[in-house]
Amino acid sequence: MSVVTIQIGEKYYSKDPQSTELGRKIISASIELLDQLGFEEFTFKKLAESIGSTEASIYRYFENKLKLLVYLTSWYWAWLEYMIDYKTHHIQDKAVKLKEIIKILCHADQGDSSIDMPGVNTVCLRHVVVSEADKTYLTKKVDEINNQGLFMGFKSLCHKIALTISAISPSFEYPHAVASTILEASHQQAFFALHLPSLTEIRRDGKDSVENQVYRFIDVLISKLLK
Amino acid sequence: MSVVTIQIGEKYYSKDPQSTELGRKIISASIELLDQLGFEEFTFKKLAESIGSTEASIYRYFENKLKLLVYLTSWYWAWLEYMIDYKTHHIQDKAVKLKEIIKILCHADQGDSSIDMPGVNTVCLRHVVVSEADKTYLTKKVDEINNQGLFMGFKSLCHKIALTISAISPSFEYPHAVASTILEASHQQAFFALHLPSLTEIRRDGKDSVENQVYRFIDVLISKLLK
DNA sequence: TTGTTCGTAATAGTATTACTATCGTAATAG
DNA sequence: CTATTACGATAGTAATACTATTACGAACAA
Repeated sequence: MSVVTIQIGEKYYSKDPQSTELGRKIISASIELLDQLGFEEFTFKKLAESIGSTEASIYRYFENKLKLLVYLTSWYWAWLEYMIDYKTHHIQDKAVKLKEIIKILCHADQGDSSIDMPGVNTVCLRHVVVSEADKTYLTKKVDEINNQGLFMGFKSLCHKIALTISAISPSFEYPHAVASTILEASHQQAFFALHLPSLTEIRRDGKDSVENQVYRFIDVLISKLLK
Repeated sequence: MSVVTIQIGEKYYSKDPQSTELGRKIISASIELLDQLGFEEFTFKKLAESIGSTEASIYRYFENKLKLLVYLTSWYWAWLEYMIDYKTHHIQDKAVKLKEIIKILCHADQGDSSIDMPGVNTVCLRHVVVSEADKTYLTKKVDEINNQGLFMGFKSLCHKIALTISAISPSFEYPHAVASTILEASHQQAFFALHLPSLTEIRRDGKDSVENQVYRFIDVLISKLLK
């Protein structure tokens, strides 16, 4: 088991939360609180109370709660990309590599927690990302956030997947579109299984975990697509 | 050109907005305002001002702005389903029918506005749905809203698509998952083309419209999948 | 030792949001 | 003629999303 620190560029925050004790508390507590309350009910005041600090102190680290969410999701994408590199760099067969990538995307490798992060509850964070990540761009502030380069983590991950798709099927004309589609689908299908089960065949009560079922679904999709 | 009224069940509102002049003004103005401001910046106060009424009067029709959004999106799903029935009921070949359905989903049949709705700017509404619809379920209130049966429109549309998929490929094990995936993807890819173009091959500046390109992408996806 | 500077945190404040509640009055229905 | 509805007007509340100011403590210099 290895310990890794994932660094996030300074454009994401007003003050680096990794640099102080309070900052690290903000990160770990915000993940738990976002998971509990959801983005709408989540406030800096509640977060401050949960760590025995004040609203104003948290504003010193993050401009607002959207920026905090962007920070957390970017961290998650960076973490996923690190995991992909770590677990697939040795794989020669591109089709096998893509399967492994999909497994990681779907969090279907949960048991294998070979990479652990201090102060970050990754299971909790995954849950937050599934429910809230889309809100980072489904806002009138998309272009502003994008111009600041804050979606780079997501783009980079998407591009990595797209490259693998192209390596398998060089003539396929939609590698990026498929990459972003399966990234989103891996979240949506997991969410639907829990809350709107009639929208998917994935079942929470099956003998197999939701994550594994989502993995198999995406795998079928990709396999047929690139054949 | 025909005029159709799409009825939405009474569980969606406190008072039927179709039943009064003010109610209809609320609907048409809220579509425009949601498009302009986005869901976060949109308030009942601003809506009231834009139609020369008061906040309290709008609360007589809708409990809150989320319920209003749920109403509008449900209306949109019902409209899409009506269009699908209207335009595909005569098609025997299921593969052709699915292509036509996808065309409608992607709004790739814009020019053909054979069905027009009084008081509803469908182009504007489509835009709102693309940017905001996911917020109807990406909230801690999902289960509550779902228990009230307010996602029926979406489920019904999804099921209709799934049935056609099953008719083409009876052994395919994920008809609903694919249906919900392409429904979401048809919005996401259009959104990405406008705001995060590196996530997709669909281009806004091509000679072809974004809608047509999204249609072709989904069509390729589905064709290869069900072959 | 005293004084100054600096970063940080707590206090307090504001404008806006998301409602709720009450009242008056015009139109409309029975 | 009365009862209901429809709606506007006014007011009020608790919470949210911030911001501005002040207070405090450590570090360093004179």
